[in-house]
Amino acid sequence: MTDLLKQNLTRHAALTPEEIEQFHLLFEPRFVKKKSFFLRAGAVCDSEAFVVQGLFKVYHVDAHGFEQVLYFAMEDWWLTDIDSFVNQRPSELFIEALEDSEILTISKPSKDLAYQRIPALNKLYRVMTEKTHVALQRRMLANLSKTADQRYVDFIEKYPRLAQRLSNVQVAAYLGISHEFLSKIRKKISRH
Amino acid sequence: MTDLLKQNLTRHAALTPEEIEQFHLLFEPRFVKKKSFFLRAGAVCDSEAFVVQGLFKVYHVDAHGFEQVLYFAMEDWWLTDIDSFVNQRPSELFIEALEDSEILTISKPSKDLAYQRIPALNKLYRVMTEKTHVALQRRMLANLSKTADQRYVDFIEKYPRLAQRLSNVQVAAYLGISHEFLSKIRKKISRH
DNA sequence: CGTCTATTTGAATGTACTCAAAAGCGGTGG
DNA sequence: CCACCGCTTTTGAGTACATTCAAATAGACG
Repeated sequence: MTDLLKQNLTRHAALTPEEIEQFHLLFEPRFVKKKSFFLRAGAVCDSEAFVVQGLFKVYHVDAHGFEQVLYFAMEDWWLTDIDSFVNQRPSELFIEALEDSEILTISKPSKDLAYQRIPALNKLYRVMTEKTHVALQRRMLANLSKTADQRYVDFIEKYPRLAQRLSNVQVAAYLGISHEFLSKIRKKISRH
Repeated sequence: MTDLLKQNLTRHAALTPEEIEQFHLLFEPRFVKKKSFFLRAGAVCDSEAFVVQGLFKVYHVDAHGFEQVLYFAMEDWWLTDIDSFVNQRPSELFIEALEDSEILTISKPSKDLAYQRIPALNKLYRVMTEKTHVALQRRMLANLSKTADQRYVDFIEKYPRLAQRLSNVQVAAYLGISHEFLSKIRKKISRH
């Protein structure tokens, strides 16, 4: 299912069919079982990945052992710790499969090579990074201004299909609240 | 003082001296008085700017009239609403000078032209966007896990020179807390 | 010196957390 | 078919964190 990858690449910037073909050949398929990891804190993120099938959680574990979820990645999303991948330094993030998953990976050397051979990739990843940055800015502002109730409602409205596949513990770690409190929010909302 | 701009450009990616010269000629100096705006919500962000001298606040105003600060920009930082500038759609942000300031602006048409003529700019802005994205990810995780006390201490340790130039109201709007509560935090911390 | 703004303080309230326990809900094996 | 296990979700009581509103203080500046 490399078609999904090609579609994804096409969406962000104009690459020629040849460029897309050349680039996508650098990806290798890989299967990741539920509860196993694409990346662990302490390791260097030596490859990026595109999710063909399945679901991942990208998260940090703080000094008290609590998890904070940076984002979830399901089909058609990308997996990477930008800082660790770009600068080849130890990661502070975990990327864990929440379902049996299939991904397409590209190694750091392959991507560096691709940047040299296909300059248009710089524009592609510039545009992709801009989009994810805008999304994160919106989330940041929402977290600064909104109450947990509102953030939960926003989340299930914005990502209904994703929310169905997540446990409340996962959602709570994304919203930055305890799962007990999320349970109370759900109860309050359900009796409309 | 376009030297500061040239230094900034050089820091992120390798451009030739000619490319830097060519690019920086597209910038025009502009002075913005304290309390006046580089951008207002509702308007389209038709130019980006580099801060040569002064200080700006980039913020959102929510439905209740409260401000949330996305970031502050002093000398050597950039001013833009990426979403509005890239997609030329109405902004939801305000960018206001907190001091009398001097900036270098580049219009949307000029930047588009520059991308065409100087392909290496795609890499430059890819790298710059990656860096600001990583910084925002860290802030997001910190906000999800840390208490206001800790976030305040982190802020003044990370940006000591910036913090000196900001009122507590501004800092509170960045941390996502009321200024009264920030005052109580400061009191608690001061009696070591 | 007076005025304007920023900061501090206090009391009451709301939001969210912690800890402990109970209830629900698939599977799996007997 | 049901009894049990492990996991998720719910519930409740007590506590901590943060807000609101109102008023008092403190600074800055013409």
